[in-house]
Amino acid sequence: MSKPNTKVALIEAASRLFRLHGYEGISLNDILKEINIPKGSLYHYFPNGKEELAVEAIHHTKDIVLAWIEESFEQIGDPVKAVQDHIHQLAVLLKDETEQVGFPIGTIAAEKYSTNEPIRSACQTAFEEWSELYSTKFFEAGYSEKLAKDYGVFILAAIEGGILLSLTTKSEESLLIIADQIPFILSKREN
Amino acid sequence: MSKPNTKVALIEAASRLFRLHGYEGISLNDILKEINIPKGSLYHYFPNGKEELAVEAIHHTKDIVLAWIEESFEQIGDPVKAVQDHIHQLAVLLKDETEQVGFPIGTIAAEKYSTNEPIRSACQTAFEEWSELYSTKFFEAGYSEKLAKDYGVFILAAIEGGILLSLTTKSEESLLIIADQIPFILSKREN
DNA sequence: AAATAATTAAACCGACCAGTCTAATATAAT
DNA sequence: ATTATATTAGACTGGTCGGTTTAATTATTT
Repeated sequence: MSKPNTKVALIEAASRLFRLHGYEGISLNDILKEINIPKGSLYHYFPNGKEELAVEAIHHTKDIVLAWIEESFEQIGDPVKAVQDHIHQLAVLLKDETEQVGFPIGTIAAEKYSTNEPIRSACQTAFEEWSELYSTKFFEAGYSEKLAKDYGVFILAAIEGGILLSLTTKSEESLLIIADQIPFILSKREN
Repeated sequence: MSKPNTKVALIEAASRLFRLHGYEGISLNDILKEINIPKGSLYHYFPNGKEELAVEAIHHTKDIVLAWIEESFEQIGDPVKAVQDHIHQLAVLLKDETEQVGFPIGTIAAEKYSTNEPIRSACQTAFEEWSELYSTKFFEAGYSEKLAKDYGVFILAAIEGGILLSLTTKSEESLLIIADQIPFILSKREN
């Protein structure tokens, strides 16, 4: 039986709760209560408190999503169909409330982009790495460097917006419409 | 000299501050201090407090954006170019910090979609009316009903995501890439 | 001018916030 | 076994939160 890793438990709980309710919507006490850890432990592992925990939680969320995107591309060779498939998956995940996907990075980015530089920077890194992963896959599939880059940004924006619309309307419809449009949009043209 | 309209001043200030910092990021005292209005007045006009003020602020933000979208379509006949142009305008507005555009509706929707039904519902209405306005314009320009509807959702999602990316990265690049892609994406096909 | 209603004013409340502090306890190193 | 270090424990602090209350003032009506 391995020793319980308090620090990891804190990051995972913070990642999940910040995704669901944002930075200002969750208190340190909320996080601690959920996993039954005293406040002393939190400030032992994260001397800079809530901000430091949030930055690590953002990195953790980023890594989860990166692995999940990578998985879609590995299972499906055609990058267009891979993107379409994982937007589909996302629509299903969001509907299943036990998944507690929330709005990964989006809520905390929207809240703090103008008032907390370490958090903004962590969110920027997440968005950039996600976008670059899409771009890399399209470049590897023979799309031009410029087009691959632009598609990476465009796909990410459409997904982020689609998540926001689907969460707000409590319906997967928006994401499904976006998934349907994907094959018409991501053509291998040269401009 | 008309009497100062305290209620309108409150809604306008709340609209601006919620756009910039979200629901949890702005206190009632912040709003009141900015326009020098005592708390008693706020609870006179909004007996249900912060939530009621937020719902009216969301409706106000929705109307501002509706008028702004309408303006783009009136000035530019071609709906594709109108969309492209107003994403361009948005990129410029976001860069100009005096404009205080923030993330209209997005932040507050992301924060409260799961915990405050009146606010979620107000945000849903805003998204639906924006999306329907786009759809109407495309339908009027001869696009099929289905395609016009899907494009309305898709455009809104791409714009919302694009705003989030541009704010987070402190760069208009994301929105400009999206604007560039628009004419290739919004073709008048039949599916 | 008197009476009534609308609005302003700010002190005040309990709850909760992030963060601090000191001590107790468990674990590892010698 | 003893020392040193890492970790847990939670009471406590000053400040801010949304919201309440009561009184004073202003505007409207008669």
